[in-house]
Amino acid sequence: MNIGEASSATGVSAKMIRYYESIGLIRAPLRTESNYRVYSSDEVHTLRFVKRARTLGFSVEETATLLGLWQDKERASAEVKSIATGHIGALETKIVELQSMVKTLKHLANCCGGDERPNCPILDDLAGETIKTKGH
Amino acid sequence: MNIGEASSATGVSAKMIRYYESIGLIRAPLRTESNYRVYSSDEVHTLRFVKRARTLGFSVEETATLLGLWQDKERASAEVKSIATGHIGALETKIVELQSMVKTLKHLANCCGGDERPNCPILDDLAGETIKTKGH
DNA sequence: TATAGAGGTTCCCATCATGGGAAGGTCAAG
DNA sequence: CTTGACCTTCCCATGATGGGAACCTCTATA
Repeated sequence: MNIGEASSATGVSAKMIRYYESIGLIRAPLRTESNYRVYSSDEVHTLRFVKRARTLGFSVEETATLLGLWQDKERASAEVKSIATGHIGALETKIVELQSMVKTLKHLANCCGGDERPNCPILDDLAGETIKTKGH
Repeated sequence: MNIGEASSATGVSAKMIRYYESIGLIRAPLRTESNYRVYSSDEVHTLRFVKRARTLGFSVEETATLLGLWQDKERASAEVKSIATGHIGALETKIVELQSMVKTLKHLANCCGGDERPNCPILDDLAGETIKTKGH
């Protein structure tokens, strides 16, 4: 299986496969006589593992750790679980931040006429002027 | 007001103030004879505008547009509102994605013993094996 | 069999927003 | 006058990805 086939089999672009190899996330595969990379089904499996971890939002570094644990038959599942829960915490923090941004923006957009007149509470807020909330 | 004072007055690092100037987001301020940047209160106000927009998750490019609209007394608030609502949409999409990641991870972490034994559903899932959900 | 085009290889550059740090100039307090 | 804090410019790094050039290789078809 050459790099193009491995790419479509895993959803990881050829560019990224080479990149992952260059940073040592995955091992360098064998080559044909004409220097083409050849991927075994094991290596494709590894690529799928990487793809899934990245999709779940793990950084490449975290992915490398998980990959190491995956390949270590003696590892304790506690270690994996702690990486996962740490990651859940980071994601949840991010979600809260985004939600707070959305909340503020919705409030502003709500107060903004969105018409032809120049008066605009959104810009006023960005400029630091306190917004007059209409009594609820 | 020199760059350090402008920085602590706005929460934008001196590094970033220079960067914003270099990419044309803000105008180059006057200089002292000894080549120090000097910021007027107007310029500090602009920096605060930028800071607030960035905090709300607008990209530098979007911020530039908003800044232009802010300085254009003739603009229609509709234009600003459309940028804001577009941005809200993007943030909400991101939130949904993150929530879906969290949901999956929580499910996995929940099924993972987190003990000394090597059996680990999180790694199994990453490796592409279907997880056996305990009947509820 | 010659050729076209699809796909491989390496290498360099760009992105986005930010920080680090070097080398050197300036200012204020002791 | 020295010290230390601050300013200046310039270059480099980050993380994950894509773009593209220059060149090589394979395969199908005219």
